[in-house]
Amino acid sequence: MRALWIGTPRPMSSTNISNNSGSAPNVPEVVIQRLPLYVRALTQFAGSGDDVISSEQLGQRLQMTPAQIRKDLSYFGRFGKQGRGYSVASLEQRLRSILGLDRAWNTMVIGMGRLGRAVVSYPGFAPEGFNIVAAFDADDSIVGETVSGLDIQSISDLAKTVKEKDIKIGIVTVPIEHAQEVIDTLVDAGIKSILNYAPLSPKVPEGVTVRGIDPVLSLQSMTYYIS
Amino acid sequence: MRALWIGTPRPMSSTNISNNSGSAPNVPEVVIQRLPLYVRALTQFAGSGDDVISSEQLGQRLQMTPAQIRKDLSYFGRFGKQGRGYSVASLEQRLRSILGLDRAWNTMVIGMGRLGRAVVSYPGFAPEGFNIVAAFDADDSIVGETVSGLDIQSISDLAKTVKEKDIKIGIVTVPIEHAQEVIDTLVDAGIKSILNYAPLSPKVPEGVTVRGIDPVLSLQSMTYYIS
DNA sequence: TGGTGTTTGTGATACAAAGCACACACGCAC
DNA sequence: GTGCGTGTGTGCTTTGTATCACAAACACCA
Repeated sequence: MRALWIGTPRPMSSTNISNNSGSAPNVPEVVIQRLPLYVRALTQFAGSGDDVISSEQLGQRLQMTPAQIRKDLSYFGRFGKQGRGYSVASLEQRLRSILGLDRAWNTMVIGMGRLGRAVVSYPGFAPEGFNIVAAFDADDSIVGETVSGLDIQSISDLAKTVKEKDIKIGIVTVPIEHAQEVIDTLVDAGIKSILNYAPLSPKVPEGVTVRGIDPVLSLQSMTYYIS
Repeated sequence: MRALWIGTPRPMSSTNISNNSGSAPNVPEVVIQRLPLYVRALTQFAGSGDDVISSEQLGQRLQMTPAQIRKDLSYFGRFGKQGRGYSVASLEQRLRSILGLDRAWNTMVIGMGRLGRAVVSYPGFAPEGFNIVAAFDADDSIVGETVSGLDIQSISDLAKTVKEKDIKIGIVTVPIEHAQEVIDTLVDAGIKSILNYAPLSPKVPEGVTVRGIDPVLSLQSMTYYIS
């Protein structure tokens, strides 16, 4: 058992939680968290003419050392060519495949308050392959409403909908009082990946990954450095 | 618009980047990032009758080991009583003071697109002492509009407003293409703490702290464990 | 007041991650 | 093909962080 949050980052951090599995053995969690950074940088770099990139260039873009990037990549194979660097397109493809980003994922949002509605309407998920295909709330008086083209369903339908729509990821935007309970429901429904916007560190069984999103925590740790 | 939402790591995370300073010497960044977690847990616990809490209880609540909590706290002093634990109210107070949370902070949001408007309207900042007192955008056609009671100002007014309103924290919600440029502007205006919603790792001088909020990154690293 | 049980604070230890530095692979030019 | 320049991949070292384990401090009770 182990937990963190981050905001990072590790951050922090941070933070975030348990887990392991996967094809390559024993890859540290921090490394996994950096891979999406590499993917993103490569995607952005792809527009910029050159079709080869060095760990030095990547590092500069991401504000980290070239050695760390090479180390991280070496957990998964040898993707570069000495004297030349990495093929931008090919490395991006390989990393996407490792992370499981070469397919789309069905997700759901639980909690259709102000925050949940903002998340459902947020246009940044779909282009990255995360499709929000269901929305839930415990409040019967809003069940049936439509938000961004999604019918709000009762949480009692959750398990069934998860199966029917092959949902693999849950996004929790309920008030803190109900967060643990809702997360338990997700776990019972077989969900293994949870993005949690509620301000608590939920208890989940081994094998379930939780990542917390919490701008207030980030702000609260920054004030240390200016006070 | 291409921007993102809310937590991270690094050390990432998450978050994510540089800094140091402070009253107690040499406190690791990760420790600072955990302090707000303690504050929050203590606040929540305060309602629950007991006015003393042990590192064991805190650890259970936060899903971390008691030893880590005690170690973290020991960087700043001796707050507990052997055989008893920590006074909830007193420890909370001390930690708030250390973090600079015993006062309010003026903040501003730069980028009044969809995401920026959601941030400005988000009711979670003010209760924690983070007051959003200014809003900026580069697009002159929306300058002058009002969002949640704030006039949208031109970015050219930024430095002046920062001084006038004693703003210490900037929240960046502009599209990625302008993010570095906007962050440079903040730095030039003397801002030392930046909460960045744009999907890049900005370059900032030593002494400026940046934390990134990026739900897509979190999702992208979770899929590793289920693919 | 002395004994017992509890929980802190912290040196010592174990573990994990980051960085260094260099052998080796490859591209390219002549 | 030979030689030079560049940049990878990785064993080793250094740095950093988490955990352990125990002495000292205190509460409580008889």
